[in-house]
Amino acid sequence: MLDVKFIRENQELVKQGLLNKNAADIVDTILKLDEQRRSLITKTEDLKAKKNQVSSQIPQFKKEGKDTTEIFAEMKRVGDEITLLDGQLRDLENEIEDILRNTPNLAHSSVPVGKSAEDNVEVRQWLPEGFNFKNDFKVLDHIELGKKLQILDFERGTKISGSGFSLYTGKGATLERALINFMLDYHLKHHSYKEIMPPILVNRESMKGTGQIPKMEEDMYFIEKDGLYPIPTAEVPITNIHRDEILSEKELTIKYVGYSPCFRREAGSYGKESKGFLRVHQFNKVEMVKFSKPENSYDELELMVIDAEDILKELGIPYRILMLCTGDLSFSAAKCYDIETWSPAENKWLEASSCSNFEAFQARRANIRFRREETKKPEFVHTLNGSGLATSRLMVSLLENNQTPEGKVVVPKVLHKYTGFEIIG
RNA sequence: GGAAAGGUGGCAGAGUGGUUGAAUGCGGCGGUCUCGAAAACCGUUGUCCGGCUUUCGUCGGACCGGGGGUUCGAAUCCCCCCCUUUCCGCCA
Repeated sequence: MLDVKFIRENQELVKQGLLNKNAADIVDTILKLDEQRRSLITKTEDLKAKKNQVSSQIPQFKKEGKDTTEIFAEMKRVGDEITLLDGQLRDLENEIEDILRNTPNLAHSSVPVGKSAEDNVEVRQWLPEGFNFKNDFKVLDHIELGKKLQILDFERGTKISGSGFSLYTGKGATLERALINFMLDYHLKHHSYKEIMPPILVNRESMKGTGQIPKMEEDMYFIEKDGLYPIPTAEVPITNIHRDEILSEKELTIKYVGYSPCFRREAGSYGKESKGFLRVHQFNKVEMVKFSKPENSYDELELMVIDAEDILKELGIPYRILMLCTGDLSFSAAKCYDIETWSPAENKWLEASSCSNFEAFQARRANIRFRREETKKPEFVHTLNGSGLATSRLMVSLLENNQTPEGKVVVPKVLHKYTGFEIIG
């Protein structure tokens, strides 16, 4: 959520920023409503001040035996007017809030301006030693491999739950579990995160706090009976850990990492990229979340990307880093790097991680603050999160890149102690 | 699912219609004492919004789970909702 004061003081900047993000220009509307709001506040507060002043004298009057009927009648009128104006004020505030909640965050100045994914900028690429984009044998895609090795069973996944639900069997299930454990352990040991295991059903407030609601509501599952949402990412419960809290300055930067399954309806996205693991309703993800001071958040973002990259390097999976342009940034993000891993069968890059800085956008919604020691004043923190990483897309690249000409899959060395086997097939 | 209790400041916990933003204790911060620390003592200590002050501030308003009602006046009375805890039942 953007700050009204900020909009007031940076009108042109906000207008341009919204344009860059392909969003509606709400600046003039907000300014008009805000002006009305403030003038109403002045009015009601004058009346309330009067009411309070008179009220405080009444015990005295009573003691003196003074006749108060006229005062009471007058105060009754004042009270009624206050009720009326307060009602108007509330309507106005709701209107403003509604607009702001539906307005995206602005991009950071370092983000390239662009319309769509085509304008994203490749920042760097990493390829394992001896890697070649062309294989000298016919590579199988992850679905073929999964079937041949009997480690993935999409047909039965569909039977059990529907399309977009995957079933891991045998060494496939073990490999999946190994990946999750490896990633968690690695972030704990080498990147000093604190591990979190969050609830995977959350209430509406939590979904609002991180910005999934209202804009993404169609993409969420919802359990009507209990008013709970299966999380689309562990970002939601983990960021909401500190909702409505004031943190101390010295505990920042807080770094959490947690595994959770993720649920997405993916409404309307059937057809393209939807086969096998490429687009699923349920997948596993290890998520990193940071709460930082504003002045550190962009450094923390760079570090977070490196934390995710370390995992891929350890696994020996080729990847590249993209900086998303303004038009491709998500609703809440101010800056975002996507990490894409290589799929030789698809012959293209697949998004396996997304690391974003939300600045104070989520913090303002979720009311997450810290008290600066110097000023003693509460201030909004900056929140960041990134996948570290999502296993489904990662699994595609892992299987496909590590296949042998005979159609077996070599397990990366770092996973051996988790899998207990070194090859599948 | 059945029954009961309860939601007050960072925490604990008073307060049942009129200077109550709210006693008291703990914690936090500042100070005295000390070589230093502890103890003791003294002082201080919420958030949000608006106006003026482009500083330190200052004035006003709101906030005792949320919403509505009664009243000149509500933390306190009434109604609705939400949440938490405990006990019983069921169950991993």
